[in-house]
Amino acid sequence: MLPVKKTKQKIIMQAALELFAEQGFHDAPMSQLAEQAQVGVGSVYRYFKDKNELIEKLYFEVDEALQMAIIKNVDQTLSTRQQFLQLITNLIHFLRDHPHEFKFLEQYYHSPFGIDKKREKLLLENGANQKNPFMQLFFSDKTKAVKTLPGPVLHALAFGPVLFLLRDAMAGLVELDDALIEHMAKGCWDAIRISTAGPAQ
Amino acid sequence: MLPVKKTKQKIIMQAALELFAEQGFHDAPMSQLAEQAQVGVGSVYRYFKDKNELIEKLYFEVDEALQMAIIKNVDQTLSTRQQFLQLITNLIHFLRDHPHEFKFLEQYYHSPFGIDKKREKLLLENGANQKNPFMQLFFSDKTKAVKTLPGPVLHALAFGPVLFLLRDAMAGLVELDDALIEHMAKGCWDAIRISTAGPAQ
Amino acid sequence: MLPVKKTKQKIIMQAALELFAEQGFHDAPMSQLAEQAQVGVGSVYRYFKDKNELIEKLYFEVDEALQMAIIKNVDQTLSTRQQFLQLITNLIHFLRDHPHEFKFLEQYYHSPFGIDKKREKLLLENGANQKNPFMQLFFSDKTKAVKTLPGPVLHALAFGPVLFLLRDAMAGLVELDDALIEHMAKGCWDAIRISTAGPAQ
Amino acid sequence: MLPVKKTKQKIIMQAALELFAEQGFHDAPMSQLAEQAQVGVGSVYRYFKDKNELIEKLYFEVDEALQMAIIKNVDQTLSTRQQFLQLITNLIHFLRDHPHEFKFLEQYYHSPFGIDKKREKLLLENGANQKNPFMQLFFSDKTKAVKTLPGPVLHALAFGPVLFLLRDAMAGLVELDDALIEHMAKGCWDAIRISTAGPAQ
DNA sequence: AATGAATGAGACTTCATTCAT
DNA sequence: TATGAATGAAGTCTCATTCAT
Repeated sequence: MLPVKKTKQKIIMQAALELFAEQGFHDAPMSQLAEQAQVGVGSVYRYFKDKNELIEKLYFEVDEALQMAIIKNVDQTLSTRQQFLQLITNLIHFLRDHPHEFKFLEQYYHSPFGIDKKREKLLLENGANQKNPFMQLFFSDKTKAVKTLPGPVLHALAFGPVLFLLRDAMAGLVELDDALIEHMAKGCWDAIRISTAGPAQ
Repeated sequence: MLPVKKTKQKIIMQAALELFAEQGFHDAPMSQLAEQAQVGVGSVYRYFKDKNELIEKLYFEVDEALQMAIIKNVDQTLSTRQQFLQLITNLIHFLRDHPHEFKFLEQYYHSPFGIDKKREKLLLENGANQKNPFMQLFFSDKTKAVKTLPGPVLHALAFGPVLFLLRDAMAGLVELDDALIEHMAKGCWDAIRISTAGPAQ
Repeated sequence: MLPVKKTKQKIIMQAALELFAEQGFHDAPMSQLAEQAQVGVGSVYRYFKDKNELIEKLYFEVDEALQMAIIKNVDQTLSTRQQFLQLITNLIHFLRDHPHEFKFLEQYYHSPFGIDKKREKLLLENGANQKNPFMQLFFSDKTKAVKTLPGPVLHALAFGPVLFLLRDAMAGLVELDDALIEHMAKGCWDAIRISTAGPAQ
Repeated sequence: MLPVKKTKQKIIMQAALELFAEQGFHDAPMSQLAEQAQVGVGSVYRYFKDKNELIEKLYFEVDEALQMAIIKNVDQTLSTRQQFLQLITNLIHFLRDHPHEFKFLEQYYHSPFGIDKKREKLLLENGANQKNPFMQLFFSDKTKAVKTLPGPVLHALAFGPVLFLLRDAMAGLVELDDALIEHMAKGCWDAIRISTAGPAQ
C-alpha cells in the first residue's frame, strides 16, 4: 500500500517536472498536470497542499539528484584539478541528459521561490558542513591550486559558464559533444586556478 | 507637447520595469502596473497593444541601454585583455547599478520570448556584422590571446560567471565591491585566454 | 448520474436562450447568464468552450426543435396545398408559442454566425436531399400547383410573411388567433400557387 | 457656417451608416467611426449626444429616404394592383441598390431600439393619417381588390417576402434581376389580393 | 483514497464618453 | 469649434482549489 502511494506521488512529480519544464510554472494548469499524470485533479491535492508545495518538493528532489550526479565517480585522491574537471563534466552531462531537470531548475531559480532557496543554500555553504561539492573541494584544497576568493565568486566562475552554455545547447544553438565539454571544463578550471608565472597577458 | 507624450510612455515603461523586476511578468497585473504608473488602465493600452508588446518594447530599450553601457570607454588601441577587462567591468557595473534592468532581462531570457530572441541574436552573432561587443573583440583578436573555441563557448565563459554572481549579489549574498569585480573580470579572462606554458596544473 | 449532467448543461442552455432572447447576445453577459442559470461562471465554460460555442449549440438545438415542429402531423397523402397550409400553420404555432426560440433565431440569423449558417443551409437546400420541408414539398409537387420559381423566391414568399407577422405579434401589435393564422397561411399559399384563370387583375 | 456643420454631421452619419451596416452596432467602435469619417472622436459627440442618438437619427434619415423611394412614380390613377406592384418594385430596387441602408434597417429593427420604434410606427399606422404608403393604398382601395384583413397581416404579406429575399440577395445567394423582381412583386400581390373564383383546390 | 464537477476571484482587454487644450 | 489622450466600468475567460460522491 505504501509503495503504491509513493508510486502515485512519483508519477505526479514526474508529470509535473515535464510539464513545468516544457510550459513553465504559469502555463501548466493543475488540470493539465493531472491529465498528464493520468490522475484526478483532486488526487494531486492529496499529495501536495498546493501548487507551491508541489514545486518545492520537486525542487528538493531534483536538486538531490543533481548533487548525487555531480559527485559521482569523483576520486578524492586525485588532484584538485582532476576532481574539479570531473565535477564539472558530471554537471554538464547530467544537465545535458536531463533537460527537464535543467529547465525546471532554471525556472525555479528565477522565480520568487528561487531567491529564498538560494539564500538558504548559500548560508549553509558558507558554514562548516558544506553540501556543495564544489565548495567542499575548494575548501579542502590543500595544494593551493585554487584562487583565494569568496565562495560565491568561485562558485560563479565554476558554475556560471556551464549554465549559460547549457541554455544555448537546449535552444539548439550548440552541440554539446565531448570535445566541447572538455573545453568548457578546462575553461572553468582556468578561471579559478592560480595562474602560473609567465606573461600574464 | 511631444515631450509630454513621450514622458507618459516612459513613465509607464519605467513602472513596468520596476514591477516586472520585482514581481515577475505573471504576478504583475496590468491594473497594478497602471496604478504604479499613476495612469488609467486604458492608457497603458494606448501606448502598447497588449502586455506582450509592452514587454517586448521594454526589452528592446533595456537591451539597448545595456549594449551602450558595455562598450563605454573601451579603448580599441589597448590589448585584447585590457579591452576585455573593461567590457566585463562595464557589464558588471551596469547590471549591479541597475538591478531592475538585470532582473527584467533575466526573466525575459527565461520566458517564451527569450528563446526566440536569443536564437535571433545568436544567429546575428555568428554572422559578419556582429553586434555583441564581446564577439567583436574575440573575432578581431589578432594577437591570438584568446582560445580558439566556438562563439557560444567563449560567450558562456565570459558572460556566465557574471550573471551568476550578479544573481547572488542581487539576493544580498555578496557585496560587489571594486576588488571583487576585478577578480571576476580577471577570472573570466583566465577562462578564455590561451594559457601560458608551464605546469598546466 | 448521466441525466444529472445533462440536466445542468440543459439548464445553462435554457437560461441562455431566455437571456439572449430578451437582451440580445451582446447585452447578455456571461456573469448574468450564470446567475440566471444558478451556476458559477466557470461552470458555463465547462460545457461550452466560449460564448460563441454556446450560441452555436443553442442554435443547433433550437433549429432542430423547429424542424421537428414544422413537419408534425403533415400527411403526405394530402394535396400540396393542404400540406403547405399545415406546414405554415405548424411554423406559426411553434414560433408563437416559443417566443424565446423565435427571438433567438431572429438574432442568430442577423449575426455574423447567421450569414455563414444561412449560406450553408441554402447550399444544402439546392442539393438533392433537402432538409427544409418546404423545399421538399415544392420539389416533390407533382401536381404542378406551385409556381416555377427559384427556391429562394418560393422560400421568401412562404416564410417571409410569417416571420414578419410574428415580429409584430411578439411586440404585442397583433393577436395571433387561429383565424388570423389561417388567413396568413392561405395568403402565403396564394403567393406561391399558380393562379387560376380569370381576371388576373 | 451652418451648412458647414450640417456637412460634417452628414459625413459622420454616412460613415456611421457604412460602418454599422458592415460591422454591426456592437462591433463599430466610436473611434473607428470617427476615423472613417475623418473626424475627431470628440466631434462626433458634438453632433450626437451619444451612440444611441446617432443610431436614432440615422434611422430617422434612412427611413425617410426609404419612404420617399417607395412612393416614387406611383400613379394614383392606376389600379390598386398596378400601384401595389410599383410600390413593391420601388421597395426592392431601393434596398437592393442601398445595401448599407438595408443592413442598417435590419439591424435596427432587431435591436432594442427597433421594438419601441416599431410599436410607435404601428400605432401611427392604425390611426387616421397613415404614413405607410402600403397601408394608405390598402385603406383607399375602393375597388375591393385587396383582402379584408388586419393591417399587420397585409403588411406582413406584402413586406415580409421582400425583406426575406433581400437578405438572401445580400448574402449572394440570389441574383435580383428584373425578372425575379417582377415575380416577387406579383407573388406578393397574389398573397393579398382577393382570389378570383375558380377551383381553389 | 480517488475523482472531477463546480466555483469565483482575478487577469487581460475594449470602448463609450469626457475634458483640457 | 475641434481634437484625441485619458479614463475606468464592464466583459470574456482561466485556473487554483474545494468538496460531494
